[in-house]
Amino acid sequence: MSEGATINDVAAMAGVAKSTVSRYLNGKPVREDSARRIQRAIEHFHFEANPFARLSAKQSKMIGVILPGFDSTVTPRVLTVMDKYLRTKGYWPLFVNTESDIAFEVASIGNLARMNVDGIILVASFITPAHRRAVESIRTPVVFMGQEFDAGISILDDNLSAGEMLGRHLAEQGLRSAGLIWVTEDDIAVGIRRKEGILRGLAEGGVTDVRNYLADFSYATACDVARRVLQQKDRPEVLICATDRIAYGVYKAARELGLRIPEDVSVTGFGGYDTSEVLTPALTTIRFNAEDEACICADTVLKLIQGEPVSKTQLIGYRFLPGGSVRRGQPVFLK
Amino acid sequence: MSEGATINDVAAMAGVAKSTVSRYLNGKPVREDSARRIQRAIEHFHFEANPFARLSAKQSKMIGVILPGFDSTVTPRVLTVMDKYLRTKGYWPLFVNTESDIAFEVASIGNLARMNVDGIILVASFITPAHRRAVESIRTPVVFMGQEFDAGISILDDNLSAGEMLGRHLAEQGLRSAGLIWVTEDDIAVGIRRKEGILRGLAEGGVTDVRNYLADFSYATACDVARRVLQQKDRPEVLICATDRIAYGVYKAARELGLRIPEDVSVTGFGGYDTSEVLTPALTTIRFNAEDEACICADTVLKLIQGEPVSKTQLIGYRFLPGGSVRRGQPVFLK
DNA sequence: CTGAAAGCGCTTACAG
DNA sequence: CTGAAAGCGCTTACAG
Repeated sequence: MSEGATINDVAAMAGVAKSTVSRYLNGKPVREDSARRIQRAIEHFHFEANPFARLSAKQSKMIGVILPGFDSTVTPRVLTVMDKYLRTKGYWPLFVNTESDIAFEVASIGNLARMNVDGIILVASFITPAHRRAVESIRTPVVFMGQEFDAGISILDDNLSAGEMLGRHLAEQGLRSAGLIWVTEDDIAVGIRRKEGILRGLAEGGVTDVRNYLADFSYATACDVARRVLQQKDRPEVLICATDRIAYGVYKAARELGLRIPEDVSVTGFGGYDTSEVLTPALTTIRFNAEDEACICADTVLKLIQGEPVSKTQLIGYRFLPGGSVRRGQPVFLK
Repeated sequence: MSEGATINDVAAMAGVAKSTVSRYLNGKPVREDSARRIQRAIEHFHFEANPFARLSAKQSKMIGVILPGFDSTVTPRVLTVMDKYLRTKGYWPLFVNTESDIAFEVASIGNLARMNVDGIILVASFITPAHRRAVESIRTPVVFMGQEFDAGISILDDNLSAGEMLGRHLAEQGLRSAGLIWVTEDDIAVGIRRKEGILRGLAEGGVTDVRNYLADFSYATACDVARRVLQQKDRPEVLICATDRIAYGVYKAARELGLRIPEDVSVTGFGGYDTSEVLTPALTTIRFNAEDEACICADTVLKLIQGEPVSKTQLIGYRFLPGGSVRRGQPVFLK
């Protein structure tokens, strides 16, 4: 109602000291009739405490969430879940978007700590020594999501297993040559682990003709690379893409060049975006449960705040989503 | 470095009062050698002011951004632009996700005002009398994005013109019957204005056989509705969808039923999502410039804060993206 | 269980 | 231009 109802107004109306109101708000013991009067005053004013005024509180009830961008396919789902989980538990999420500016990302760790957040979740693309220093210079607990952090807590996709599973599957389909359209190794989780899994799975199936092509996370680059690869005279039988988005680039290029999927070339992605199912043919891909991951991150940071024990590294499971983008060759039975 | 460098540490090291440091930080006149010493101390401590401690400041340098969800196709782009624009201007964006909980959305207006934000941007799905009351009860300026707000400032897509343009185009292609797969009229911008435009455009082209089908913004519902519509014996020649996502449902259903696009049925969307171009055939659609819109919102709220004049309603332009999902019939020349 | 006082890290008149 | 003091809206020991 009135813009400025404060704890003082509530205290005055309830006839108690503001410290008593504060105690009531924080669930500490208050005599029953005081509580009743305070509650009435709160309702009268539609009062809600200003979370930013808790300057000297032990707990600010705010959690900083540092992310490299809003605009990735999984980020919105991740944010939705984190936000909901944290609010449900009475915390205020504070989102800091770095647009992949690493210096700003590192600085944000310190900034948020100084703003007195109770914990920090950092959605990481890669982790540098500066990250480690920043984390070590503060007492605020930090959870890394998406990349492994050897000096602290992290939660990430089980890229190794997932890659291996996909690699084996492709080998079992009878495919004999593969091209990996991948991202740089700066990204340990995707650039290294995920690829490592794929190679392992392919090798188990006896596929050794593997070529590497470098792209990045963008659709535009993927189109360029795919165009080049598909025009090779002896192009690989299957193009294994580091992400679904890269696979979209292959679809685009294949259509431009009049190549059919999967008759002329097989394609796989990684991500399992909703849209991948709408493509013709539907994209064969792997989906990680981003919602679970986000939830575990939020849960883990709250556990750290409470001083409860948590695992140093938690891996997220995956699901294989068979589409129609892989040619069924002679089945090959392994082992 | 040390977690807790405050304005006091800086003041002590620089040998001035903390009020002088504060003035320096806020760009007010300070003697040159004081400034130098303060600057050195700031650098020494890697000091950065805690934005939440400005409890008694006239300007908090924070802007509240209320949104109905992170998980829509345009939201990430919108957030990216707003975030960048506001930070560049020295403001801290504070995102509040309501997950379309209208009561919470309305409450957030008051909450943010009480938290002392300098301005509020509300990404609206629809505007109720409660919104109006909330806005009128505070002095903080509020900008509505996406829906027209008769009692205040709003920035939204020019749905009427865009719809009309698309409707005319379809009529000019020689299509004679149309089905609109639409959302409810609760959403004035999309549910009413956008459809109004389409109908007007179709009418100008002499298309009067128009049928309405109700869906919602979800892919799942779109699939269901599309399945039903496509199985009708005399299905419309073109299905005009309220959003690209709904059009994806039509693609899915058409493939299931063995119908070809555009030979058996034409389809159009609205949104111009990146993915729409990857479909086979590419989706014919309309794109609004969400980035421009976000930028104008941020700029407008800052103007309001400065007391500068702004237009009550600002409309965002669009671009027609012809794909291959509309059958080219006998061209019809209008007028 | 409760109130008065001090404090959180800033900003803001107000003298000088 | 600058410092001492008061204040923003909360929380937190500390007596009682």
